[in-house]
Amino acid sequence: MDNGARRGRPTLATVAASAGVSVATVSKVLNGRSDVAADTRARVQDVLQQHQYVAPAPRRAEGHGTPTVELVFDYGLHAYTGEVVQGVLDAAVELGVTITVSSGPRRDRVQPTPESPSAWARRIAAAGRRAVVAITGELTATHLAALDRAKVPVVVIDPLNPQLARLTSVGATNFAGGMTAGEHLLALGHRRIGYAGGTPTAACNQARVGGLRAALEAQGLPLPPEYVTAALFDYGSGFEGGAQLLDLPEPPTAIFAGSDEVALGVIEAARVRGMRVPQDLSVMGFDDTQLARMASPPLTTIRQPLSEMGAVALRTALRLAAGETIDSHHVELATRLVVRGSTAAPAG
Amino acid sequence: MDNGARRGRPTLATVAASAGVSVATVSKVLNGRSDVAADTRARVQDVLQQHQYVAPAPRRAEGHGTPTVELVFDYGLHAYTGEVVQGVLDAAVELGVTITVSSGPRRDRVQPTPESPSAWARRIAAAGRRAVVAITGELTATHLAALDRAKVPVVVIDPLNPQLARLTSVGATNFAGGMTAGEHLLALGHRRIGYAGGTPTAACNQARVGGLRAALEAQGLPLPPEYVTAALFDYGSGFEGGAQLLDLPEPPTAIFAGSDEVALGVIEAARVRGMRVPQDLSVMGFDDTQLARMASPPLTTIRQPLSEMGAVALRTALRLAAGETIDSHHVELATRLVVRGSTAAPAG
DNA sequence: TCTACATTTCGAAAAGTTTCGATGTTCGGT
DNA sequence: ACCGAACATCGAAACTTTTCGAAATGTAGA
Repeated sequence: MDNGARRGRPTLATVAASAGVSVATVSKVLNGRSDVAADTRARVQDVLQQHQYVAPAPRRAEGHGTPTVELVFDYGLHAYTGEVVQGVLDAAVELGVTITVSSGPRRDRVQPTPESPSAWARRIAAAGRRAVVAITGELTATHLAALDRAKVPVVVIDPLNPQLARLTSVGATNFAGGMTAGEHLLALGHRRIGYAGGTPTAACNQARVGGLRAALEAQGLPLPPEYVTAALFDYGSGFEGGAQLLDLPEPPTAIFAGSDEVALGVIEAARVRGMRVPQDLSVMGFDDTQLARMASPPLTTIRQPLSEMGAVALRTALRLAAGETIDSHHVELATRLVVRGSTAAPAG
Repeated sequence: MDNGARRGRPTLATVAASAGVSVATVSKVLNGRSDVAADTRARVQDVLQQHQYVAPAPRRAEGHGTPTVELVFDYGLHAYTGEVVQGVLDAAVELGVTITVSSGPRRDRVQPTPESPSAWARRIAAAGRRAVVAITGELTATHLAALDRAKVPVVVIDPLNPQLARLTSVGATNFAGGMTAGEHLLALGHRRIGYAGGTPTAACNQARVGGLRAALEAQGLPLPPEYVTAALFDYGSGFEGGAQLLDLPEPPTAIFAGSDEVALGVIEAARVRGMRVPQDLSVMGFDDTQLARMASPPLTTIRQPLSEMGAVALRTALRLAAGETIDSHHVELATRLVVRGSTAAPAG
């Protein structure tokens, strides 16, 4: 019980004795509690300084809790996004990290001025996020650069924008998937095959059309420009693109859509024209989201391993955050054909 | 120095005595230190659970960062869940809180033993979460009690389990919605109307059937038991329930489904029987998720304001966290009819 | 002035965490 | 068989934080 500094670090007890207060009071001063009188607080702080008291353990070590990764999706929570998020969450449980979600840089009606890319990046870094995983993000190069400056690694899933240099990303074998789709439809006997596309500037869309074209050309068949529509990856685009294709003087007998959601739009365009799927028109999707199972008829589609992509993205992001170097800045997971009820041999 | 549990909260000392180890060891188990043997750890964790130990104070307290709310969904990320999440996120931006997501108490393949409710609650509290928002949760009463002990307020969206006492929740006017659906179908001229249901024990499902029945009985029409099926709120249940109803000797001319996803299953069941919707069968959904727009034909459905429900839940949770008292422990937002293409007058 | 009640300040005791040494245990090497 | 280094396990004691009640102080009304 010698209150004197024995050896080594000063403790609360030595400070308390020196200041003439109890250990509890010193503790309270250290932790900024309110129930200490101003002069007492000042005196204790003086003594703390004299004794050069330092906190013992890595107490208030920042980044204390479990590591946290920010998950960003700009385009709302569609079926596609949902499956990726699920994969990220599953992987997060395994890896013991927590996931916070946000809809990208703030630009809501409430804020008068949209948040600047650098402010956004600073906010993420200040919150102690280890990394960012972005889904099909339209994060601009500015956003990515700002995160880079803030030393927060990013992994983008299936980037819409063409491959930026030094961007880490996870995708699927879109070209091979497009080819598989083409081959499936060709094998059924189709010769006039159209493509109802998504965003034409998106790398994944270009690869999917490219795959389809390659499959057709391998059979000596063309993919005429009027057989390819382009808009967005959503239902409305499918409806309009499908209408455009079906109203052609010589319409295709099969339509490969850029996504499941687009495919549903195509099916509806066919239905309002009194055409039955698959008897009068074969339709294929891409993604194999839950929509594909639940469509009427259920969709034949190209499966992307969306939840695995999410998991891979998270693992990659954490490896980047740990300072490890990545072998490849872009990995592609394999796609595969899933045959359901929306494709059949052409009529007649 | 009676180590026995005097009264009030159990302490480390009581747990230690009960487990036959020192206080220090119990502390180490709680903090996940490595220098505890596996069997000792298991034994201590057992006793912790028995005594329902909870951490005393918000140790690794928040204070600095932005407040954080944990969003829990057990049933995977469906269309329904997705829309609610979107609403929560939008509100979160406005309120300046961050949202972390998880799939409820851990019970993955990796962990040998599923996480106990109290351990889960402790983890949430220790992470400094201000509140929990649970979606259609199958959080048991045990989970809720554990959160309560840990002083973390919870708001449940559309609880499946019947109203537990003192549970704060947000829902929709399911009974009125069911009635509106019935009235819509009656107005079209339908007399034989079936219900393809979701989880029969769920309060919302019961209210929806009840509303339909009320509408029918107001016209002096019955809702015979064989016209009501029940299973889950998913596609498969809709397919099977639809099949069951359509294979009846005198099948209904219209089917009201417990959710949009169920409705899609019903539509598929009709399609494989060569029936067209809405010419041969009218189908209604419930929820008005994105599925409804994208179905073929687009679904007539009862709209639940899902994203508003998410927003309300978050605001309520934060108010509880701030210690304010809530006027009502259960609020219901209004539903409304959305007419699309899946309903029409009965044939003949 | 005195009483009743609220507020502030403080510390003893209780509760929880970490350090560090005591006590095995395992596994080569001799 | 014996030694010893390396490791694993555990608890006593040291240290810090929090709770709760006591004491001091203030405040208003009788």
